[in-house]
Order: sequence, then structure tokens, then C-alpha cells
Amino acid sequence: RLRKWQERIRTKDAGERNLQFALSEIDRMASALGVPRSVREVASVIYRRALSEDLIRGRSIEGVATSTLYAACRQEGIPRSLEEVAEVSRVDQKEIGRTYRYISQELGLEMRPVDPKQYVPRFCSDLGVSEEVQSKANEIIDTTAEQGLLSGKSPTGYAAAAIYAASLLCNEKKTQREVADVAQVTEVTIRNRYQEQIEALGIH
Amino acid sequence: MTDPKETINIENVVASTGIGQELDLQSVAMDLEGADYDPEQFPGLVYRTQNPKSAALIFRSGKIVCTGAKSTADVHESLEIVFDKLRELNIEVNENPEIVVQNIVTSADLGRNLNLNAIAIGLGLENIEYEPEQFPGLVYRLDEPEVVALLFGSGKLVITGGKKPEDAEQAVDKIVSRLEELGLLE
DNA sequence: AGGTTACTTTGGAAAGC
DNA sequence: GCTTTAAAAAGTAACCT
Repeated sequence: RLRKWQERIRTKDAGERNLQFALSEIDRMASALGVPRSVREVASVIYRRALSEDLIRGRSIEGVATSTLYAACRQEGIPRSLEEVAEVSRVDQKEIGRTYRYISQELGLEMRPVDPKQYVPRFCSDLGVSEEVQSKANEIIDTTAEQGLLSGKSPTGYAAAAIYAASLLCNEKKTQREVADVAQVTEVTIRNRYQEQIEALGIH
Repeated sequence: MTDPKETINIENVVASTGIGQELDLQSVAMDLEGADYDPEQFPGLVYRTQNPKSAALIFRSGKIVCTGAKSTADVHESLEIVFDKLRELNIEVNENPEIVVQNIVTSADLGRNLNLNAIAIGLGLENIEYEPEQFPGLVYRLDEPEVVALLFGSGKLVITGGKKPEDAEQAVDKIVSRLEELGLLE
């Protein structure tokens, strides 16, 4: 009897320690990403839900913690790309993506696709371009996305191309390389999206 | 407009069967030309047929998996070739081993571009998976038939998980009517 | 700037770790 | 869960000329 009781305490303690570890990891990664406290709170709520629904079994705590943070950033409207999240995690990008999709599906998070516009303020600030470029980029994203041009394209590349196009239109040119670096996409992707966007806008 | 059903093309058929005999893969690998066998990496021996093109995975138990065929008829043809090759090695092979189709992969074309964002919302976020940062296709799981469809912005699609060609036809019909009633086609 | 190759996703079976 | 096989879709990336 005593043994069973001790075991319960042991597993309870272990579970508690695991939860504390997960939450501290979420905190560490959130700080490294520079996201507000509200995001960490949303992430910890999702993590506790995943824990209570027993979704962590067979998966690494760190992987679930990272996925939860990725989801929280999106829910709060300040997305970080999987690549960015992977940079502050000790889990690789592929596993974060898989775990995120699993958690999202099982918890019914009903995550909406990321709007490329949500990357515009941060990318523009990193590039040091004017407010004018920013609103022009948003306008490009809205009008081209309405024409169905966004389907299947990664939001970061789409935002990067729009910002590149906007910088040209506003006479504040940033090179494809500069934009590619802040958005963490290749110049090839920017070129491809940019060509489609200006064509859809009728700018020749 | 052409019926999207007529654009359906079978791209791959996966089937399983068995010769009803245990095999010494090591010696089969020695005698069978073009056989790839690396038990450290995978327990099955890989044998590729040229006409029709396919890849057969042959196991010690005598069970065989055939993949890569473009039709169920090709699966049977390919496996007959494999059976004959084994018989040439003096291995007993049942006369008519049962061949079970396990999965059929098809492609099709709806003929118009799709707004995947709108479709994701329309079909219901809880029923789909659409993560363009990870993969450009929208994943849609159907209950009847029980298949998975990948929808792309171009209007092209991939249907997998079906066990008979009609599954893909039914799936295309259902997808077309669902998108039409949502006003997301045309 | 272009081209090629390769990787992402879906599904299923096989035997074994 | 992983390993291997094949094939499609379209996007992205790495590497080479």
C-alpha cells in the first residue's frame, strides 16, 4: 500500500517537474523570440490542454512546448515562422511542424492560415523602411490575395515579395537580398512571388 | 466544361500478396538479377520490373508488396513476372495467389484555380489541414469514400487512400459538389 | 538569372527494431 | 514511432553554371 502511494507521489512529482520544465522552456524560447507575455500565457494554456488530453505521450516535451508556442504566436496575431521558432528550440523544424499539426488537430484549435500582412510590421521595422512602404505592402498583399494569388504560397515569402515591390514603388529600394534575409526566404522565392504580384497589379 | 471525373488518372497502385512459401532472401538476392537486399536497412528485398514498371518488396515470409503500377491490371502483370522469376529459381509459388489492392493514388484537375484560403474556411477549419508554410496543398479527409484529397491552388488534386478506382470518382464528385454549393468553384 | 535535383504532404502493405 | 517502395500535386531550397 505504502509503495503504491509512494509511486503516485513519484509520478505526480515527475509530472509536475515535467510541466515546470515545459513552462520554463516556453518562457525561455518566448524571450529569445521577443514575443510579449500574453503569448507565453496562451502557449502555456495550450500546453496544459495538451497535457490533460494526454497528447504528449510518445512525443518530446520540448517538441510539444515549441509547437504550442508556435501556435500561440499565430493565435495572438504575431506569427513567427517555423524556421524562426526552430532557431530557439532544440527540436528540429520538421518535428515542430508535425507536432504542431497534431496538437492543432487534436485540440481543435481551428487555426486560420497565417495572413502575410502579419509579418509586414516586423519585417519592415527590421529593414528600416517608412510607414508608406508598410502600407503599400499591405495593399499589395490584400489586392493580390483577393485574386487568389496566395493559394499554396508561404506567408513569409509572400510578405517579403510585397515589401520588396513596395520599396521599389515608394522609391526606398531594398535589395532582394536584404528583404530575403529578414524574412528568411531565398531571393528566388521573392523574385517569383514579386513577378506574380506586379503582374496581377498590372504594373509593367 | 469537361467533367473533372474524366481527368482522373491513376498514378500508383499498392497491392499485397504472398506465394505461400518461406524464402531465403539471401540466396534469392544472389540469384535474382537486379535485386536489392540490405536487411540491415530494411527486411524486404526490392525487385523492380520494367514492363510494366513497378517495384516489388519480397519478404522472408513469402509475402510481397507491389507498388508503382499504373493500374490494377499492371499490378497483376507485374506480380506474374515476379512469380515467374521466383519459379525460375525453383521456388514453389501458389497457382493463383490472392492479390489485394491496398491503396490507389490518383490525380485529377478541376479545371479552375482555387482560393484555398476561402476553401479552408468554407469546408470548416476543423475538417481540413492547410499549412502553406509546410506544404502547398490543402488536406481534405472524406468519410465516404474514405479517402484523403490534396487540393492545390491550380485546381489540380491528388486523391489517395482508396481501394478501388470508383473511390476516386466518388470523391471528385463530392468535392466538386461541395465546392459548388459553397460557391467556391467558377 | 536559369536549370537541376531534392525535399515537404497524403495513403497503404510488408517484418523488425 | 522508424526503416523501404512508388507516384502525383506545387512550393521552396540548395547547388551549379
